[in-house]
Amino acid sequence: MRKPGKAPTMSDVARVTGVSSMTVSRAFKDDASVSKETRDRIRKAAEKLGYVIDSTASGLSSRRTGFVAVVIPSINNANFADTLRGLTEGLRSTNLQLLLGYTDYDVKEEERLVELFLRRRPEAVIVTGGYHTARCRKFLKNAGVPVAEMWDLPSKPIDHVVGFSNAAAAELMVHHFHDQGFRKIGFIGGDTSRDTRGKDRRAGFVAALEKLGLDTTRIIAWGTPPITMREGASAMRQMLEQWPDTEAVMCVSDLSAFGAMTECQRAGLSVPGDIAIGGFGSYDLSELAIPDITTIDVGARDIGRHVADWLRTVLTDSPGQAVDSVSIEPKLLARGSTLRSLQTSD
Amino acid sequence: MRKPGKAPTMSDVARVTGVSSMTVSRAFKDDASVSKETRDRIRKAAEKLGYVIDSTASGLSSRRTGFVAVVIPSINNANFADTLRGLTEGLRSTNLQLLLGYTDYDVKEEERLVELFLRRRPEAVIVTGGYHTARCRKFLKNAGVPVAEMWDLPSKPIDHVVGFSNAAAAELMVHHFHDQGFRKIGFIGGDTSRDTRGKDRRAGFVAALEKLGLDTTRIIAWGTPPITMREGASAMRQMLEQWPDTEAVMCVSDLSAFGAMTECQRAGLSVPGDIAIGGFGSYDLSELAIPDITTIDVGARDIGRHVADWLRTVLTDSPGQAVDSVSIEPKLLARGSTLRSLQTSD
DNA sequence: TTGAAAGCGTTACCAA
DNA sequence: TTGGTAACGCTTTCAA
Repeated sequence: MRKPGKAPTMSDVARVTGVSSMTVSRAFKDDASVSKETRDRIRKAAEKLGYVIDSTASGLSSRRTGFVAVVIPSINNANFADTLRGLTEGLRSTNLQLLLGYTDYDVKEEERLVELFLRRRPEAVIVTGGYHTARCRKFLKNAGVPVAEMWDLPSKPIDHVVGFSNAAAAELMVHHFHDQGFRKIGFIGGDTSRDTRGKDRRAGFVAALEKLGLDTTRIIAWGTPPITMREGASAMRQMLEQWPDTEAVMCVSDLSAFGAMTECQRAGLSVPGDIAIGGFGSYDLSELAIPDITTIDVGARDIGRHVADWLRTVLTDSPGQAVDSVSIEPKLLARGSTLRSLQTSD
Repeated sequence: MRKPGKAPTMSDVARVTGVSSMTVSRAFKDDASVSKETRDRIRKAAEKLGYVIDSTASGLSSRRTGFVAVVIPSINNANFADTLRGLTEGLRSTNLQLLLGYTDYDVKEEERLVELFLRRRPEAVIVTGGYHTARCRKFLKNAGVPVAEMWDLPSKPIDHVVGFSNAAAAELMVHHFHDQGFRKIGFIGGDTSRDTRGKDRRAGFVAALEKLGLDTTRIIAWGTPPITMREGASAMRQMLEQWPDTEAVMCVSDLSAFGAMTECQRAGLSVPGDIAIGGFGSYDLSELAIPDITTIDVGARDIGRHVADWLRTVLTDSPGQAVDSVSIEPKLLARGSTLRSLQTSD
């Protein structure tokens, strides 16, 4: 059923309709001046021919591709999915289309993707985090288009920023643990050489413990980010072996927290009776788990919305107008996995 | 830091290097005949100028955009993520780039995306499932490029297919329930008007029950797909209210199964002692949950790999060569949530 | 409201 | 191995 011939072009539609190809071009631009009658006639003929406008050509000619390049670490992550949702919704009214890529938490892969995407001449580039290879940084700075870094507060931003402090977010959890009376506090995360946001969380965790004068050695950092539930479970096994008297554990994400918690339960420990567990990211899972897991909500969707707002301003509404970077305030959601007061006797 | 001037072009690089732009073009094609020396010189000059090739222009000229359009229902789904991973890996050796979009399980949105993507002149289109709007079907048939439908076995395929029978997969679970001695079996899923694969699973569920001569009325179908853990939980609440004697429940996904299971546990029911629960999709969650959840593995990653194999054949290796469609065999993973024999006395 | 001509930045094709 | 020329399919610009 595949058509052997080439795809129809504007000239084909023009010939069939008896107008110039310029008029056909106008018929496909909503704000162009064409008589309603001709426009309808052209559109109808196009639909019949199976004609679809070629953005490759129109992009070349108009120098507006309609692409916004977006690079995220993972496509299998409820948090980034929420950010994308916020972005998509915020851009629905525009003609911008996301050119989406994921890096698997690898800055080298980010560099590759950014270079690849730049060839498509996007009108803006959105990357996750503030850590990039030197070459990638150079690409972004020389891109000649607006650049946003999200999910972080880089010390040397390239251009626009919508993010939060991962370190400060981790401190929230430490203080919560402290308030609940926990003193022997551990951390479970992945290999920090890749997941830079995880690294920041761990740094914030350590800094907070130090300020409180507590032991900062109970850290299990292992596994390729994003660490899975399974890796969270095995990390907890190590934690319990190495420091059996640990009272509370902060995990780099809700997924690893769930794995860690179930590992405790399999080992016969009660959560939070014997050990408290905190996660990160406010996944559905943390709300449904038994007990429900204390976590940190970073407003993932808001990040996407803010980025979209900025994009609309710099790209369509009032080009060149400056927009302030946005700092999001993470929120701690205290739940059963850390609240000893709520503990049931079992 | 944003450069005000226009991005450099091949002519710019050519002028600086003292060659024609044609030679510059060749210097960026790996298999073109340019002396190693000139190539190095050109590449170096380009890097210094911050020149990045413009695929918009090269695509127009060569009629090869390097895009493969991929439309999936959701970007926050471990199964589709696995399929994408298989695809990405299988295409790594090529110059093909994924143009990725998600529909939120809405065929109307699929139609919109397909039209949008077709404007980019992709070299192939990959869609999820075999149900499309009539207009979308027409687009795909007239696209003039290879089309693959995945995650389903459509009765009237458009072109290539890599999928499995969702109905047959559901039957696996019913037979497993039956083998375990369960007779009063229910189903929890989402609003079937959107999630056509969920619909097929439910149809397979009903058909299998009928063949066994069992009651087919215990169905809770509610919520916008993909139904969440929370919706799975509330569906289970309804199920228990309406049919308190239900012995086993199949859920449309592992996520809803987890929600349903925790709801039972919150209600004081033991799983599988009082009620058995089965999921779908072989998520990590089903393995880590307590008890672990019986599920169905559909080989999501293999689907992506097979699609990539097909793409490489039709697009690069030997264009025009026919490749047979692939039917994947789902596998049931029997686990604690349905195995009464393994049940611990508590 | 419509049309003609001149690009947009690249590659195919042919020639040297 | 290199270069010149003519597209690729559209939009910008100017003119009618």
